[in-house]
Amino acid sequence: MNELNTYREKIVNAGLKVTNQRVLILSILEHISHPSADDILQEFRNRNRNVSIGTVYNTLEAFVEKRLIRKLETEGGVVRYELTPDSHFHLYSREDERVEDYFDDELLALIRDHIESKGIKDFTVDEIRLQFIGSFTDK
Amino acid sequence: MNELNTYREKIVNAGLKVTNQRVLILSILEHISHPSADDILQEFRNRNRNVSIGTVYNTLEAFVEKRLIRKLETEGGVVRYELTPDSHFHLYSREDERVEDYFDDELLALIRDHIESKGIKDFTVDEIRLQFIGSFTDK
DNA sequence: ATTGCTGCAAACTCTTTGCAAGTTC
DNA sequence: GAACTTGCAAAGAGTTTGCAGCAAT
Repeated sequence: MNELNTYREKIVNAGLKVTNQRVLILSILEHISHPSADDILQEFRNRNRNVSIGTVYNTLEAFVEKRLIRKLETEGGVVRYELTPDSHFHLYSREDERVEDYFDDELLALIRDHIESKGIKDFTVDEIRLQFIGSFTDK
Repeated sequence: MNELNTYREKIVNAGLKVTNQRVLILSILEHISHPSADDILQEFRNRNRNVSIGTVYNTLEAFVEKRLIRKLETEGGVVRYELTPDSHFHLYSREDERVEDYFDDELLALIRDHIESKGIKDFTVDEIRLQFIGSFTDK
């Protein structure tokens, strides 16, 4: 229950009205990794809860605007979402749709320092995104 | 004319048949920055040359498979393409659809070295992609 | 001659939008 | 009760596919 209140808080703090759909969408974003809008719709069905696909998109878009979550663009052309992360990067498989998080604060600091000391002409950096494309060697 | 022959060569070397459409598409990729499929179609029209949108997509997909070009996923959901680059990064505007190249070999080396020395568990890196999201301060 | 490519149109997928009814604050 | 949100359905944008005819090797 405590968890649910955290979601409500986040939504209130973002200046949005709290609805069941929004709380559940936030919750799903916490429990499924990088879901697409359709993944979220399916998860509502799995839990016997109702939502329309339009609402899912509307809500996700509202969350993105409020910076509660962010979009990931993928090779497959489907947009995926994730809770706004403590900085991390992404590993993309060349072979399939797999996406994994990769945490490396050291690397992030390295890039940040480099950019800060050097600067980019005519550009102010707001966010750093880094992806590694390659092959997963586990399983 | 020499330029055109270079395009033909690239296509032959990729094991694809040389057609006027393909040569022109390669040429457009060289002269327009990060075009979408539709940008390419428009450019054919500008030059009074004919192509169908299906062919544009087929060709781009063939080129991507042969690694002649690569896809860029953008916030807007439209896929853009570019000639397979000497490594560089991308600057994305938070406000509009603008995308610029950013060259920084030093930074690339930094990231590469870091990854090589440290390694990523269960993952082999094939390609590094880095984007900076922020604001253009020129103009 | 064989294989691959083009053009066209139809189909598909993902996402957005308009609006009436319902909810939240 | 004012403002916002939902659900639904329809529309829109971008991309993919099937196939007959044509072109490249």
